[in-house]
Amino acid sequence: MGKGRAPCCDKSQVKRGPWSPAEDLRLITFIQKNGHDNWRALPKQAGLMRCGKSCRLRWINYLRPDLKRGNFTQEEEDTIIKLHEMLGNRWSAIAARLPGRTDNEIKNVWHTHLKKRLKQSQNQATTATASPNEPGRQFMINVSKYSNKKKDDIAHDMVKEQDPVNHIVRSESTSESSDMSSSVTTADNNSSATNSNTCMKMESSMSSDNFLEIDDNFWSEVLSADNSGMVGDLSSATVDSQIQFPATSAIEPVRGCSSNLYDNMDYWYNLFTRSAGELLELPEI
DNA sequence: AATCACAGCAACCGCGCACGT
DNA sequence: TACGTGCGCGGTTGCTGTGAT
Repeated sequence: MGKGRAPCCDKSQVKRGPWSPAEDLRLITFIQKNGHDNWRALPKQAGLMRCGKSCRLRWINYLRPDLKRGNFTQEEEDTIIKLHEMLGNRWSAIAARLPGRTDNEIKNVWHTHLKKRLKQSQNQATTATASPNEPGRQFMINVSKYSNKKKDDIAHDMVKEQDPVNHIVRSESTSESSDMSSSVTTADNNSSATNSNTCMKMESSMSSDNFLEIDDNFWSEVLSADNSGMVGDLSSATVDSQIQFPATSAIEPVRGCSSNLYDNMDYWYNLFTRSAGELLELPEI
């Protein structure tokens, strides 16, 4: 190459900073009509003075109709903490297991709330459980040396095998349209892709007469929307694709392990050796 | 009332990967 | 196989709102 990476766009020609409602509207309308096959070309086609990256980010993190928005529930926060123990800062992998939440959102919540909360609870735990020889406390499976994909596999297997029944990507369409018919897929490390594909399929299958109606009330409705973040036709159009996960109590690989885990140490051992090919640190029982 | 400090969050940046040619 | 291109990811920045002084 030699010339280095070409910039994603001509920065002097693009608008930056916060998005205006008009820009949002333009992006939503364009994507609902045409999908987003090519982010780089999209701004020009949509008549937006933004770079493709910015459009993609805005859509994924804010405008996508299947976003939950609103505060995280206690269960969601617990899930994030547990998945973070397994996956580390792999926000997209964590987000793939939290339907309606984005990696950016999770990352922010982690840095602003959960890290502190975890620190507090860990401090409490260390003062409360002073015995260094307590069985099981040192149990630690180190997956850091595996590739990201492999770590995803491991984490996924941990979830799936604990509750193979619920661990599915389910798309229960409430629409009459056969184009938006349900699909059931076992969730794998592509669950986010599966989910977005489902979403895209819905979008691309929407005929012009079931486009979201955006009128003068739209933005005031958006602003006043409840925690679901969904407004009128928007929710009924695309929100039905969800990933179901087992109770978070089933995912306790490291600290604060559930009795479930230690009761099934052989199970975990087998699972990890099968999933990862090796177990780096044997559980201390 | 004004100022400062901090938290929260949206948006940006640069890198690595996947894929097409 | 090498290279170019686009996308997605994780880290970081900077703006805004809010509480403390």
